[in-house]
Amino acid sequence: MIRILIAEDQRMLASALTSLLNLEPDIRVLDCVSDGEAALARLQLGDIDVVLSDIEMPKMSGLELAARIKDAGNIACKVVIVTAFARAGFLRRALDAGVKAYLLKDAPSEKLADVIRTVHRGGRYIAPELLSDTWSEACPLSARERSVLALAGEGLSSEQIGAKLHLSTGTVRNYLSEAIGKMDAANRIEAHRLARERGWL
Amino acid sequence: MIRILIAEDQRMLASALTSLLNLEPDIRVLDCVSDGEAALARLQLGDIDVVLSDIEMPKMSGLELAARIKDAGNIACKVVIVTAFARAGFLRRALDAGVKAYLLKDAPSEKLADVIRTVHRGGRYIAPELLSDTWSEACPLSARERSVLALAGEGLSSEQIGAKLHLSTGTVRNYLSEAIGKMDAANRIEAHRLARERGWL
DNA sequence: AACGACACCTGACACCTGTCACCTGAAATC
DNA sequence: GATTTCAGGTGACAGGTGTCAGGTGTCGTT
Repeated sequence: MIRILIAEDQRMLASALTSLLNLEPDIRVLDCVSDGEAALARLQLGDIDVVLSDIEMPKMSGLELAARIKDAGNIACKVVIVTAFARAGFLRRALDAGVKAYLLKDAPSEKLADVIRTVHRGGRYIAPELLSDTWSEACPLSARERSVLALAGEGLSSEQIGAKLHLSTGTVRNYLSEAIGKMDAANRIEAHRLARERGWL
Repeated sequence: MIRILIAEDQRMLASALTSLLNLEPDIRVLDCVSDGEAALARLQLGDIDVVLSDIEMPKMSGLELAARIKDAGNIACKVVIVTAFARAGFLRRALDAGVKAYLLKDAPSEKLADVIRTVHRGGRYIAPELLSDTWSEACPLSARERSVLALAGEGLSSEQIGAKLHLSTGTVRNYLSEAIGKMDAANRIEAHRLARERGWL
C-alpha cells in the first residue's frame, strides 16, 4: 500500500485527486494540506511514502518544501511535483531539490497513479513537454539581478528598490541594465516578463 | 438525472471532477472538452443540462462561451463558472453573460454537486469571497486606456504602442497618465499590475 | 606582494515617462 | 445655428531610465 500526502491549495483539485487515487487498490491518500508548511509538519509523523505537491502555494512553495525535505535528511518520502506551469527554472530547481517526478496538470489523470507507482519503485518521471532544449537552459541572472528585477516588476522605482535592498540608486540601475542586456529586452518591463515566463524569478 | 459537460483545459482536474461527480446518483458527466470552441460545438447536440466551465482556456474563454450561449438563444443549458482567480471584472462579465453560478477552485469540492443541483433547480450561486465591496467595483478605465495599458505591460514603449494602435506618442502618454491616475499607481508598471489583479484587462 | 574576480558605488549623457495646459475637428445636444 | 462633448493631438517641463566609463574595497589565487 502506497501512502500519499497531497499538498495543493486548490481544494477542489486536492479532493478530486484524493477520491480518484483512493479508487486504486494499492494507493491510499492519508491526508490533504493546502500549503508547504503544513505539509512539512504532517511529514514529521513519518507515515508518508510519496508527497504530491503543487508549486505555487501560500507560505511555502512546493519547491521549497522539496528542498527542506532533502536538507532534513531524516524524512524518507519521495516528492512528486504536479504543477500548471511549464517553466524551465522550476524544473531545474525541482531536480536540484531531489524531486523524483515532475508532471503537468494538463496531463491525463490516469498518468498520476502510474507515476506514483514508478516513483515508489525508485524510478523517476519528467513531463515530456519539459525535456526540449528551450526548457533546460540555465538562468544567466545573478541573485542580485533577480531580486532587483523582481521588485522592478512590481512597479517600484530604482530609488525604492535601492531603499529596500540597501543599495544605491545607481547600483540598482546598473543591475537592471545588466539584466536587460542578458535577457535581450528593451526595458525592465520586458526583462521581467521574459524572466517570469522562463521561471527565473 | 442532471447531464453535465465539463470545459476545462487542465485535463487532470477535468477527469478528477468527472469521476467525483459520477459518484453522485443524480449527476452524469456526458463529456469533457478542453476549450470553449469544442464546448460550443458539443452543446449543439442539445443533451446537456449544465456546463461546468473554466475561464482561462485556449481558443475561447469560458466567459466568451457563456456570452455565445446567451446570444444563440436556442441552447437551453445553464452555465457554471469554476475558476482559480477571484477577479472582479471576471465576475461582472460572467453575470452579464447570464452565468448562473461562479465558484472558485479552492472551494471544497463537495460544494460542486450542491451548486450544480441548485442551478439545475433554477437557482444561482456566487462564491462568497466575491461578494465583498472590493470585488464588485466597476472598471474605471476606458477601452483605450485598457488597450494602452495592456500593451505597456508587455514592455512596449509609448512610441511602439502608438504605432500599434495608430495613435501619436503623446496621446498614448496621455492615456497612460489617465490610467495611472485612476489606478492610484506610481507608474505604468504598477498600474498594469493592479488592473490585472482586479480583472480589468 | 601582485593578480583578477567580484560587489558595490559614482557621475555624466541621451532618452523615455508622467504631467499639465491647451489646441483641433467631428459629432451630439440644445 | 450655437454650444457642449469628446477622442485625439501638441509642446513643454521635471524627473526617471538605460548606458557606459570609470572608481573603491574585499576576497581567494598564484
